[in-house]
Parts: sequence; C-alpha cells; structure tokens
Amino acid sequence: MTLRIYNTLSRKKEDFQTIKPGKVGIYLCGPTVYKHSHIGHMVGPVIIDTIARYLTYNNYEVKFVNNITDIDDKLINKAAELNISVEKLAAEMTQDYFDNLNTMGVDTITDFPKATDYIEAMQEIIQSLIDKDYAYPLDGDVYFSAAADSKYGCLSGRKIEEMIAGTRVEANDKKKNPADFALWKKSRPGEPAWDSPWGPGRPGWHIECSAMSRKLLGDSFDIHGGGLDLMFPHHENERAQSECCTGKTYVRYWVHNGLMQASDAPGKVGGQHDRHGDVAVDQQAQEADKLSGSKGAASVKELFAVHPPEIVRLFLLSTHYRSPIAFSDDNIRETGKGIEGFYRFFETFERITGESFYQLPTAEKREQSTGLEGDPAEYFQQLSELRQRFLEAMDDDFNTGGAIGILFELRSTLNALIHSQNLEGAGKQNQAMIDALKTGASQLKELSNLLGVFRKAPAKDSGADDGLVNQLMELVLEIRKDARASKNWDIADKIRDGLAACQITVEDRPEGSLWRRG
RNA sequence: GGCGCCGUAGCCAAGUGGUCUAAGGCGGCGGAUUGCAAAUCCGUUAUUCCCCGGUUCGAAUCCGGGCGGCGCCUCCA
Repeated sequence: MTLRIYNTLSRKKEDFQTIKPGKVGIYLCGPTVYKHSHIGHMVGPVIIDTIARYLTYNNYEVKFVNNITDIDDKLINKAAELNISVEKLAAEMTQDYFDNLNTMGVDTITDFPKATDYIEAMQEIIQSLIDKDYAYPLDGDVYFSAAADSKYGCLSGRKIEEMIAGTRVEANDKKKNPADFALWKKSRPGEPAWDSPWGPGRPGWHIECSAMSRKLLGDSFDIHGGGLDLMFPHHENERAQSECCTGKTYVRYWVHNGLMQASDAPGKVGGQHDRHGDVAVDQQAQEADKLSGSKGAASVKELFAVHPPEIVRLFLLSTHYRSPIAFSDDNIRETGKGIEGFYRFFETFERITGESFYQLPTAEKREQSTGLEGDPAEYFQQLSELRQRFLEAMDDDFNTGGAIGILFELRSTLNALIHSQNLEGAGKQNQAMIDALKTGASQLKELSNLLGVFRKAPAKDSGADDGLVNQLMELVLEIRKDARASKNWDIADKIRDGLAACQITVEDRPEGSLWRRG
C-alpha cells in the first residue's frame, strides 16, 4: 500500500511522491524564542518527528529543518521588559526548547537554523521580489504586494477582496493594499537592526521561513508543517513570496496539525454534559483559553514535573494529528493508565527471558523486518496481521491513533502467549516459546519505536532518596515474607495496605514479592 | 460579516460507501488465577454512529436542512 498524506493545499489525501527519489525535505515552523515552551509548541515537533521516523523506516532519506525565530517584536519587547539583551533571552529560550524536544524524544530534526543567521538570504529574496514588482519599498519598510500574486489565497482559501471587505483587516494608509504585508521593517532607535538597501531594519515575520527553507531545502521541497493557526497569514504569505521569487512550486504537501486546547472544565471539553455547571464552570471555561498567545499556559518543564514525557508524547499521538486535542491533566492521566500495562509487560518479559525489552534488536527498515512465521501458528498469524494493520494505519495519513490501538492489541497477544504457555511457570523451559515471545516483543518494539515511544526505560520516578527507600523496602518485604510464610495474613496485609497508602504497590509472585511506586 | 473544522458507548478515541450486528484504551460488570490482593488472561459493556430528510441495491461514512461545539480572518505551534 502506498503512503497517503493529507495536503492542505488540495484539502485531500494524496499519494506521497517525493520531488527527488528517495529523499524527503521537511520544514517545520519553529518557535519564536521569547518565552518557555508550552505543550502546544511540542505538538508539531512530535508529529513531524513521528512522520520523519516513519519515512526513514520506509527507506527515505529525511532532511528535517526546524527554524528558531530569534528576532521579532515579541522578543524585543520581552527582552526590554526583563532588561536583558535580545540575544541572551533568545539563547536561553532556545536552550529550553531544545531541552524539551530532547525530553519528548524528538530527535529526527537535522537542522535548526536561526533567523538571524539568514538575514542576507532574506534580503536576496526581498530584492528579487522588488525587482520583479512583487514588492515595494516605502519609508524604510518593504511590503509584499498581495494582489500581484495571482495565486494569493490558494492555501488558506481566501480571496483578497473578501479579506479587505472583512471588518478586521486594519487599514494601514501606508500600505498600498490592506492585504499587503511587511517583508522588511524599519527599525526604531535602540532596536536590533541590520543594514539593508532600504535602510536599517529587521525582517518581517514570514520572510525568514522562505529564506531558510530555500537555503537548506531548495526552492521546492516536499513537506511543510506547522499548526493550523499558521495557515493564514503566515504560510499563505510565505508561499506567495517564495513562489513569486523563484517561479517554482514552493511546497508539495502542506501538513497542518490541529491545535491543542487547554481545558479542565467539564462543560467545555466534553460538550454539554454539565449538569451542575454554574459559576465554577464558567470560571474554568474562561481560564480554559487557547494555549498560545499571551495567556500563560504551564511550561513544558512544569508539565513534565507532573506527567512522564513518554505519556505526554503518546497522549499527543493518541488523536489524529489534524484534530484538535483537549489538553487536561485527567486526559493525560488516562493515557498513562493505559501505558502502565506496557511497562508491566516489559518487566514480565525481562523476568521470563532475562533480557531487557529495551535492548531487543529490531529492524530499522520496513523491508528488513523479521519474518513472522512459526509455532504457534495462530500467534504468528496474529503478529503478522497486527503488523500489517499498524502499517496500514500509518500509511493512511499517519493515523497514529489507530496505530496505538494496534499496539495495545499486540501487547494483549503477547500476554496471552505468556499465559497460555505458562511462560512464567513451567513453560519457562520451553525455548521455542520463549523465542516466539521474543520475536513478538521485538515486533512490538519495532512498531512502537516508529511512534517514538518505548525506546528506552523511562527515568525512574524518584521523589526521595532511592538508595534508602530500596534498603527499607528490602527490609519491610523480608518481614512480610516471614509473616506470609507463617500465614500471618493480618500482618502481611497490614504491611501491604500501609505501603499502598505510601503509593507503593506490592505484587506477590511465586518467585517473590515485587514492589513499585504508583 | 467571510472562510473552515468537528459531533461515534459513562469518558478518550479509530473507522469516512458493503468484511461495521463499529478497533483500541480508561472505567464498569462476570469468570480464571491469588491466602486475600496486585499483575495477567478469558468473557461482557454502542443493533448503532447529534437530529430530520434525500441519493444509493446498500451510509456512521455522500448530499441538503436543523441543532450543538470549536477554530481562523490580529500575535500564536
């Protein structure tokens, strides 16, 4: 089956075909680094990272560019407010962004260009647009003439006349046409400025992406990603200026992800199920604002203090990328509960095989994937069907939600083998079945790695001195073991209940008792 | 005012013309297992996809209308 991908430009799913055989160029609009990242900033990177993984798996060579906007009005204002330099603020927030990507397991990005390193490239495009009469300088600014681009509006489905007719386009008497937008902005005293043929100034909002993508990916490239909110005006303008400059198609597939919506208000997220909704809910609904803009949402780092990153990642991928996703602690927690079962399986797997799930060898490419035949035949057939369904889901516009569902089914299949073959008991000696289990687990790893999860053991949730806790637990469980040996259930249960109150779960197994936090 | 998206079980969510008497998860219920639990396994939990019409041999899926929710048109991932 061929890979299909939804293209905002055509509003349809299209067969995926690259410009250069075997190679994919991807550009994702990155953050303006004036504040800490919030969870919404992670949506695009996680999704495109997943797409990049899948394309690599399908034998494409992927170049994935994600820009850093380190010059912008917001940056200038924020730096002034904090009384630090723009450079310092940008450097700090860039580092924060990198840290967050790293924690989220986003590691397919190959290039992180900074806007300020590409001023010259931007000026080249601006000059070229002026030369071709697509742009005009005015009092130290340079504007792109929207009406000069016959295709203007094709991406966002707007018409210039309608936009002007709309009440919300502010009339700017400087611009020739209200729909025109700035390519170059004259700088005011004290602001960062670069020399240009039009006087000292700084780039407009959209031009940086045109310049950086052109330098790193060429005049035309395959995939351009970003949040739905960027479709207009950002991507529309980017497209217009690039295509008018080069005369070529700028981007083949425009991929826009749905926006995350912040809300814990019951009446807001789930529809109108709110029965006791009065004042309190109204209040919450007001707070439940978009994550973006000036309304401060919790930073990613604050979020990670509450939820493990891997769970957050899977949460982001549990809904189709084009749909909006309701962000709430409860929703993430629910994802977390589902994932627990995978961690239990990994532990079981290690107990049985003596090997770490995370160290299992897996195929890196789709075509080198291991054969799925053997005994028990039914088990292997299930593996192979699940694998196929997983890949079909991913082939269909990266249906990660469907793919995750299949991961759960795969887990059940593996647990069922363990159960039916009694691999934790007498079956432990059955090497053929152990191998069958390993094959299945390896497939689980191969597929889950495509989503960027279960690649390595999650960081231990250590709220206290682990060394001491471990020692104490050893002692406590030793005492409980004695109690159980003498069938003193009262003591044994008292210990277990007491531990439960400390968020510690005890599992009694034939080979001994296990414990874990949570 | 203009453009666009969405409405699937208690909740989250996949499926967008027939294999759908609708995947998967959370939660619930019953059973196996267990000293009891935990974990795991097995079974069960929507005859129906917001409502009303229409197209079709056939619709959750297409079309029209209605109701409800949301986004964009201004900075936003």
